[in-house]
Amino acid sequence: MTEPRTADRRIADSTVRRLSMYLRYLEELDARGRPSASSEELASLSGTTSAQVRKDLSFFGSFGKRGLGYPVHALVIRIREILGLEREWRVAIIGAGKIGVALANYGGFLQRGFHVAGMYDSDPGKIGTSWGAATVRDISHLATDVRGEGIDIAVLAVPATVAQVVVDRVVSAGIRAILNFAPAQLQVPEGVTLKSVNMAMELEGLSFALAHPAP
Amino acid sequence: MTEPRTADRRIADSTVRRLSMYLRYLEELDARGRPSASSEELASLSGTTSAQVRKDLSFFGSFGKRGLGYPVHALVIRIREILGLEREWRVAIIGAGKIGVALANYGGFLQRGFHVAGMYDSDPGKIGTSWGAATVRDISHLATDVRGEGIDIAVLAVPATVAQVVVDRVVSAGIRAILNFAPAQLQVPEGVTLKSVNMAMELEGLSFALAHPAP
DNA sequence: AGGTGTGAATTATTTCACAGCG
DNA sequence: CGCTGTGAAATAATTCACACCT
Repeated sequence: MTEPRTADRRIADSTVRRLSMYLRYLEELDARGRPSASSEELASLSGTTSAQVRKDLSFFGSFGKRGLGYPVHALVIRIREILGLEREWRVAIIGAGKIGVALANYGGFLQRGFHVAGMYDSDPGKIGTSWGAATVRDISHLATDVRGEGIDIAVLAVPATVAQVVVDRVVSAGIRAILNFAPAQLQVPEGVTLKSVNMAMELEGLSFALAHPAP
Repeated sequence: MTEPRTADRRIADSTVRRLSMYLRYLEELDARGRPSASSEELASLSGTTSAQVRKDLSFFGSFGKRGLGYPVHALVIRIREILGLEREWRVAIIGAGKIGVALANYGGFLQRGFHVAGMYDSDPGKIGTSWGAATVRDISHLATDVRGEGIDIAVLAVPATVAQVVVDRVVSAGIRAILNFAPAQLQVPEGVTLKSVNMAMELEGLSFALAHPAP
């Protein structure tokens, strides 16, 4: 799994997640015409502390003006650059079962900047069906499509039992970023980034909290 | 937000997430009739280290046998108890838009142990429609239903713009555990646990990794 | 004054390493 | 032996606090 770096510093995952958050609120402020915002304001919007905001941003440069705060519009542009959002990423949904279909149908799941370039499955009964703007292709075409059309990200929506086999296939097709929806702990080689969305885990976390209320 | 404790120690969120993971693999081993498993084996299945497995479990007791490992079946039962999974939790889906409907239609999103007790919306055009096993009710009935039927968990599937208002309403209806799908940072009072599933954030994390490949 | 940028201090989490039990 | 349980050490992440700029 890749360790992203900027210059020579390793950036923590938690920092990247917060940048995402800051970006969301900065865009909102920008749309309202706000010229600048302090770390304090960004912190309260995104539920963290001002020191955290300043530290997160400082990993990438000095964007603020002392006594004034951060220039909203310029910071939006800068964070989009940092996150690699100036370009559009092409996403393939792997698995045309219920989750895959839900993701393809509901365009808003995949927000702006991420375009569903195709859907893949191995079930002959599903190949050829269309969902949203995508038609399901045989997964054997994946490697060719990655090279031909250029696919950047795979969204894995397959059963947990086959998830590792499928992820191996996705990786050998040349994809280096994967969003996994299967409730399984997948192994990927160095150089491939994997993120998992695991609803079972989140629900069980809530269950734990309900079962162990604070004193 | 509640700080879950067991005896007198505060349990880290990361520990609870790993317990979830261990449980998944232990259930699999149990189904295959495996009598015991070492921390080493559990670690390699769930992508962590043996010391981490032993430490995580040690917060809750001594379940292993030295020289032998952990008794699989007994540990499954014990972790289910720890996570509060011996009982069924009643879940309300708030918001009958695309995400809410997808969650309700696809029962498997909400795994066993979590039962969809109802769906709520404020749009008169949606009230009365049925999805999966649930019929959409007016959100003004929520507080009554929480007290009457007992609802434990709210799954928030509303637009980010109204998410804070809705979460305030959910909290004042008496719900103390919330799974949020809106890409917003919500505030909840002490004693209420909130977890968020934020796909935009995950995708942007992948974008960052692709934009900053390891050297 | 007002607010950033950042080393230093603190707190949280993970890993080490080993005593001790079955 | 083999493998757990756990203090102690190492690492990582967050918060403090203040010099410094505008």
